Order: sequence, then structure tokens, then C-alpha cells
Amino acid sequence: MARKISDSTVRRLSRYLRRLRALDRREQKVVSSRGLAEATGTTAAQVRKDLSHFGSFGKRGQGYDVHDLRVQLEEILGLTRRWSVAVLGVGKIGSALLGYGFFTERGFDVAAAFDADPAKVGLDLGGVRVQPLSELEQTFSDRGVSIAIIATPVEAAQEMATRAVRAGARAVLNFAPVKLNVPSGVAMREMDVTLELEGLCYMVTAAGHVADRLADDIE
Amino acid sequence: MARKISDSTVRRLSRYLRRLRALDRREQKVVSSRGLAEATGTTAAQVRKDLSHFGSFGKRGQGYDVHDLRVQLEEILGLTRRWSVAVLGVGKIGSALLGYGFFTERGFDVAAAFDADPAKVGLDLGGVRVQPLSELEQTFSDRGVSIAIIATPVEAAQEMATRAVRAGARAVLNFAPVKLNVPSGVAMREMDVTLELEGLCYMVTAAGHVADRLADDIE
DNA sequence: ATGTTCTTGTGATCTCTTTCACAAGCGAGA
DNA sequence: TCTCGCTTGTGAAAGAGATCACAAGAACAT
Repeated sequence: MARKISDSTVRRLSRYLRRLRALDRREQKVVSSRGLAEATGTTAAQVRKDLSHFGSFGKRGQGYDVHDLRVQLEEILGLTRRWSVAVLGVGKIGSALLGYGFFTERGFDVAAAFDADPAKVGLDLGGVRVQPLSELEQTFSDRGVSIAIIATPVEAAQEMATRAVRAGARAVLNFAPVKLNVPSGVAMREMDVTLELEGLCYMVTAAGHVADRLADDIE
Repeated sequence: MARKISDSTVRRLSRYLRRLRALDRREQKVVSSRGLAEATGTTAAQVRKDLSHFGSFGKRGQGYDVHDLRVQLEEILGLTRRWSVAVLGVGKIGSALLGYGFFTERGFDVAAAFDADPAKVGLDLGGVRVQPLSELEQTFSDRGVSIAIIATPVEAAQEMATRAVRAGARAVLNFAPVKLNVPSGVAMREMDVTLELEGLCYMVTAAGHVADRLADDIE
């Protein structure tokens, strides 16, 4: 096991877990690969293949024990330990995430928040005090921050990521619309609304073109 | 042309476009596939292959005309027309997007915002008045809304998506952490912070395991 | 015991994406 | 006009991921 697992597989595992948690809450005992597949928008074979990379969790003829598989997946994804996150930049996105209690609800510890703007330093957002950037390195190492959330403007994003990594972050979640460079060995994911919106525009436009062609063919 | 283009290709096209706009602004005339690749985190061959699906835009030996390619990509992605978006649910995320002027800055028209909470109806968020859900269908058709942004709690997401599509939306951007079903022909993208965060946890954890194994091998 | 029914786990296969490698083409300079 | 240096566009090869299809097992009824 522990060969290279693709991002798409990992994303699906998260979805399975989400579903399992819901089922567990309403005390359903068993679920089949098909049941899981339908709830998460994939196929039964895909579910089984994904799980098979990590071991064998089901009973033939029966399916998977909901609670059991849930625990296994939490283990696999690394969610049995606590994770400390820091939010860099408390503009609209940063403060939305903090104010919402987003991280806390999902079992992440918000260890700190930072902003370059002196007017924002000292504010309390969702129970976290905004600190000046000068305290970044010290705070990261004091509180064992391993995940950095980049929510700064584009211009500052790369520098913040670099500082975060140098200060000990092992993973970066980037909300700024730039491609960030991080040393290999540091995990990196991005959330880019513009990319997704433009993707939708393309899809709608291209679907239109296809419709045009079909119409042409009919003539 | 206009065969099925993969999502990953479309995402890269958006990245190229973003870069081209920056270059155009600072009046750089020409860029090579390598230049574009380095700025967007891919390879020169990939850039050329991506573009080749839509035609032939460069000059051999020279590279691509920045302004020209920019316009071509805007055309391909469907960004030369105006798009009307509606925001469904003005909780933390919805109002962050509106308040930020996010859509307007990027050339999208915010046609409307809706919320189920009567206390929120009537509020002005970034110049948009929040409307009650009862006005959804009428407003969608009056203003030609083609993109629906789902920013409601999980429970309401599927119903809102269904209503939006029935009211004329051709694309859905979903911020709620559920898999939504939409009829084929409707474009759909999702932004799920939890999925990305858990993905990071996995990557850090798995990287740790790999390190462990290496250490074991050395012993 | 035996048969029936169901669902898993997994090799084999298929499909899609990325990478490679190179001929074709452009511009500049002699 | 010819040559040289550079970069595109693209078939062919390699790599990755998703799908298929079925043997292996588990429960339960007879």
C-alpha cells in the first residue's frame, strides 16, 4: 500500500467519508459500494477500486460496516489527529472563513490569523485575534501550525506562502488567483473561483456550438 | 475542432488567459509557449497541445502575439459576451462574494441575490438588493440569468439548484458541500473547501508515511 | 450439507491525458 | 538566395485513471 494515490481518488475518499458520517449519525449499520456511489456521484466499481488501494474493508455479499469504514477513512485521511491552521490575510475571504467558524466546526484548530494592515491587527474574528505579520514565524513554531491558508491579495500571496513554509507549514491552501511555487514535499491545493466561473462560461458556450452544429447537420 | 475538451485543459486555458492579460497590460508583445508554461506551472508542450485543439495561433520561430492570443482565448472561453449571475443564499460566502465586488470586477453582471431568511431580504450587498425566494423564477427570466451560484446551507442546495435550472440557468457553481444533480446539458462546477483541506491532511500524512518507510529501509 | 443470492476485491481492458520528439516554418543576417 | 537559430504544431509513445467482468466469499434458507 501507500503507493502514489491520485488527487481525484483522495477527493472521492473525502466524499465517501462525508456520506459515511451522515449514515453513521442516523445509525445505518451497513452500506454497499453502490449505495456509497449513488450518494457521491460515482460508480460502485470506482468506490471499490478506491478503497482497495488501502486494504480490504468490506464483507462479500454484505457491504461495508458504516461506522467501521468511517473510522478507517478518518485514519487514512489523517483526520484522527488535530491540525493547526493559520489564516494569512483577513480580507473578505479570510474573515468569512473565520467568522463562520468554518475550521472549528470541522475539527481544525485555528491557531492564528495575520494581516499586513495595521487597522486589522488586534481585531477579534470568530474568537481569533488578528496578529501582525512580524509575529508569523514565532507563532507558527510556538503553536505547531502545519496548514497555511493564503487569503491575501495576489501580490502578497507568493511571499506569504514562502514565509509560511519556511516557518514550518507542511501544507498550503491558496485562495489567491496565482500559481504558487512551494518546495516539493509541501502539499498544495488551490481554490480559484475565477477559474471555475470561466470554466462554466466555456462549457455553456461550447454546448451552444455543439447545438449549432447539430442544427446545421439537420438542415 | 470543438471535440470534447477536458476540464483540466479548460482550467489551463483560463490560466494562460490570466497571464496574457497581465503581459498585455505591461505591453509585452510576444510570448513563447515556454514563457506561458513557466508562468502557469505547466510545460511548453502542454501549452501548445492545449491551444492546438482550437487552431493555430503562433508563429514558428517567434511565439505568440500576446494581445492576439488574449483575444482568441477570450473568444474561445466565451468571455466576449456578458454573463448574468445570481447568488442564491447570502450567508458568509454569498455576501463575501457580493461585498467584495468579485463578479463585477471580472466582467460578470450580478443580476440578483436571494435568501430564504426574511431578515436578509431587502438588504443591500455590494449594490445588489437581496430578494425573497418567491421572486426567483420571475427574476431569472426577466434578467436572463444564466449562471447560478449556490451559497446556501447543504439542506437547501439541491432544491435551489433544481429551481435555478428550471428557471433558465445553464450553469451552476456550487459552494455547498454536497454533490448536486443537474440535468445533462447544464454545466456544473464545485468549490468545496472541506474536500481540499482534507486532501491536504491526507497528503501531509501520506508524505509522513513515506518518510517512515525510507527511514525503515535505512536501518 | 447444499444451493441460492448478493456483494466484494481485483486482474484485464479501455479510454483519456500528458509527454516526447521532430519536421515544418519563420525571421534575420551574410 | 542560402543558412542558421529558434519555436510552433502534431503524430506517436507512454502513463494514468476509469470501467468491465468475474471468481471468491458470506449469509441464509431449505
